[in-house]
Amino acid sequence: MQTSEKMNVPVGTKALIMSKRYYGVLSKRLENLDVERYFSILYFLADNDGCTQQHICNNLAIDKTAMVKVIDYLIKAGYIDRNVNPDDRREHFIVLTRKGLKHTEEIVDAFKSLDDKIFSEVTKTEKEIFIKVLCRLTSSLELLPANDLFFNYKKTEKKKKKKTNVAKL
Amino acid sequence: MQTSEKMNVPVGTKALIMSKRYYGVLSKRLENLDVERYFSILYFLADNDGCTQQHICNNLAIDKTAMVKVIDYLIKAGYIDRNVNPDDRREHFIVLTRKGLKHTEEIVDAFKSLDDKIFSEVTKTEKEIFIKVLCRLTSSLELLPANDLFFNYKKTEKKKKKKTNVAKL
DNA sequence: TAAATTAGTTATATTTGCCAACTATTTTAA
DNA sequence: TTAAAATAGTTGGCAAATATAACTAATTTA
Repeated sequence: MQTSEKMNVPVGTKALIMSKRYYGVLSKRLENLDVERYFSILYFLADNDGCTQQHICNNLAIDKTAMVKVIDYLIKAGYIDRNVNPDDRREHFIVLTRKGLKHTEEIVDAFKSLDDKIFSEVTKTEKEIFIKVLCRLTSSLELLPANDLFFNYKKTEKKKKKKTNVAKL
Repeated sequence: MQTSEKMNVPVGTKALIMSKRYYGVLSKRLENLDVERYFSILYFLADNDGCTQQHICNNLAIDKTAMVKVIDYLIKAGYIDRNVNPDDRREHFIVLTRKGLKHTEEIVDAFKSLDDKIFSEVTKTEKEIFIKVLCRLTSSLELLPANDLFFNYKKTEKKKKKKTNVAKL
């Protein structure tokens, strides 16, 4: 098996390949948990406990209709609760349960230790540049027209159906 | 919508988010084509015309059973052919057709111009470091135990079914 | 206060991802 | 030199992910 080391591959493709392998390793390390998916959402909740579903969608680039099932799954697993915001009853706050808090800690550790591991051969400066550039690429991309996924397609008017192509590898 | 700029997010997650947006933008730019998927495979073929299916799988981290359908799709679209290697009849060479060559050129240009665009605010040195680190992270990950996807699970012996968890976000 | 917007849900269809089991072929090791 | 193992690719099936339209309910706006 060759690493894509030397290969001429676009940066988005390279990033996708890296993230696939990353989640492959991570899920191996978290095999003992009774959830086997959505680790990144639990990681996010560790920092954003009590945020809304939409907030998770915005930050992790996940479609809101998919998010409903994610939340259902994590509720069934007993990791989170979904509470209506009394001040804006459209919004649902997602909060970690006692069980969720406990396991989320392990998940956060697994992510952090994996990051440490793979960055261990990289200098501190290079790591900082890497992260900075990764963030900058992401924000540049957000300014460009895209086949959107995840943002509030709304109808109301009949717009010509134009068969939107959607992002695929 | 917030960019994940300042956010505490693991590097694999950041990379995944970036690549999602990247493909969203790319597919918008290639809407005019009569294929609406698998641009990265065609990009890869531009450099590796005549390689085997397995070679694509190895380099783009795609499962070989999924690859079968990808190849079928691209054959039906008239972009590629699948030819048995006479020297090792297990292998199938994937070659671009005349039509495939023509459109692949446009696809390669779209990838390259997108890369140029998003790197335009980044110095040459930073870009080089970014690419280098991205490759290094990927190879580090390849050394770690993973829930593998894409590599030749073979049976032959009855191994305990152990319900493998597989990489998910 | 009517219209528009927002958060979230439901339903449905398509596509993808993963795996077991399979064929055909080639490599290896006894 | 041949039986066993490995490799490349295929098939079928199921679970999960993705896409999109249409919906409710609540809130904001004009």
